[in-house]
Amino acid sequence: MTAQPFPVSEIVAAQRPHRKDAARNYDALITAAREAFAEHGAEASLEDIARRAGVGIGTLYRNFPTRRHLFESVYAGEVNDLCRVAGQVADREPWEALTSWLHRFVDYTVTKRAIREAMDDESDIFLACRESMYQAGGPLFERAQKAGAARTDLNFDDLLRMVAGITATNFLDDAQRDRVLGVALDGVRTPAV
Amino acid sequence: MTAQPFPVSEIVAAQRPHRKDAARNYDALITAAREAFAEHGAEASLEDIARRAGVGIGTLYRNFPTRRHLFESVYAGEVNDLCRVAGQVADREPWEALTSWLHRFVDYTVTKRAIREAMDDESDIFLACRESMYQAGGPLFERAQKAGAARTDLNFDDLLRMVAGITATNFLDDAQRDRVLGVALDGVRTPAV
DNA sequence: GTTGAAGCGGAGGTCTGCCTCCGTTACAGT
DNA sequence: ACTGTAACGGAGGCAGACCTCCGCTTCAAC
Repeated sequence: MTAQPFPVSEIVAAQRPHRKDAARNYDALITAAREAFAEHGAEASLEDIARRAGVGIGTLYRNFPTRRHLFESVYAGEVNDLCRVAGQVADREPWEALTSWLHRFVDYTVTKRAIREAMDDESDIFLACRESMYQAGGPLFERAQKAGAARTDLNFDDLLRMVAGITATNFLDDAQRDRVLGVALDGVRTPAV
Repeated sequence: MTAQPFPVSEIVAAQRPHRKDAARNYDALITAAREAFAEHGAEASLEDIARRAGVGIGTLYRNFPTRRHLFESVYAGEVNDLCRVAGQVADREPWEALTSWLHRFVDYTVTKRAIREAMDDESDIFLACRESMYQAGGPLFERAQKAGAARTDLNFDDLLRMVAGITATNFLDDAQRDRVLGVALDGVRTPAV
């Protein structure tokens, strides 16, 4: 267990309750919510989530006073994971490191359908998520730019939103999503002179 | 008024009722629904749409027995408009024609938030919409490919979904959306040899 | 102008989700 | 083992959306 330098990681750790049964329920709720959000988007029924988790609706509300709290916790968990992945690819070639991280982003993120909304949210947690993503992915992008592999007339926010858009889109299959992401990323590449 | 060769155009024309008051209400409902879908996505409240249109909920249901019927009609109207635009750009340079049509797509479409779902729907009307989009935009793409301006290792469906993804994404402003779309389309361009 | 049919609208029944409240249960510190 | 407290869970009240039904209105054909 290494140190977690990202703002979001503290938030993630601080939420989980101490008592044994409470912690178990908390985990079950996060898991169930991840599934439900993946299937139905951020509007998934909270009572359904509680049912899936095998806990009462009251327990859900005690842990997460609002729908937003719950969604934030799920999303923050995913962002936290992705930030750690960014460290793991740092030793590769600049362009390879960047694109493999972005591919991971679209494949891993299960809250796909709700990402667009999260991009514009100004609450503390979403700000921390974005801040963490910048800290984790920004250096990969800058390194690719400095290496002459990525064009310099767009910024990291542009790139992240482009990838988020592709992430949130339905494709016929994973092969098509990969193909399309590859094409879009080719546009980010510095054109051959 | 020229002939409309697209499958969707017949559908659009056939829906509108004959009687004067009925036609007026129909138009008001389509307009109100366009607004509501733009604001709240495809799950917008039907009672709210009827209120905006200034008609009773019963009138809404008589014209559109289900939410799907209403959404299909709004969407088909937009597709119909876009298909006509495709004819208007056909005299430009191949690459210019294609990209200006696609920019028009992201700017004009007001049902942005619901497009992703429409891409995968198998109902008659959505099939007709997609068929029409292929008839209208496919030739622009093929012409760009034949002219050596667009790469040949992706198909028109790939392209449309990529653009739809960017369309449905929230950006900070229109300039960012345009910038990102431009970058993604650069990826579609044949790389300089 | 008459008249029949097409169209109108909204009251109201139903369903589903949200959220609170409180009697019961299970944990953990002593 | 005991016990205070934190956590549990689901009944139930509330809100809002869906959709039907039917008495009233408006159109347009004659």
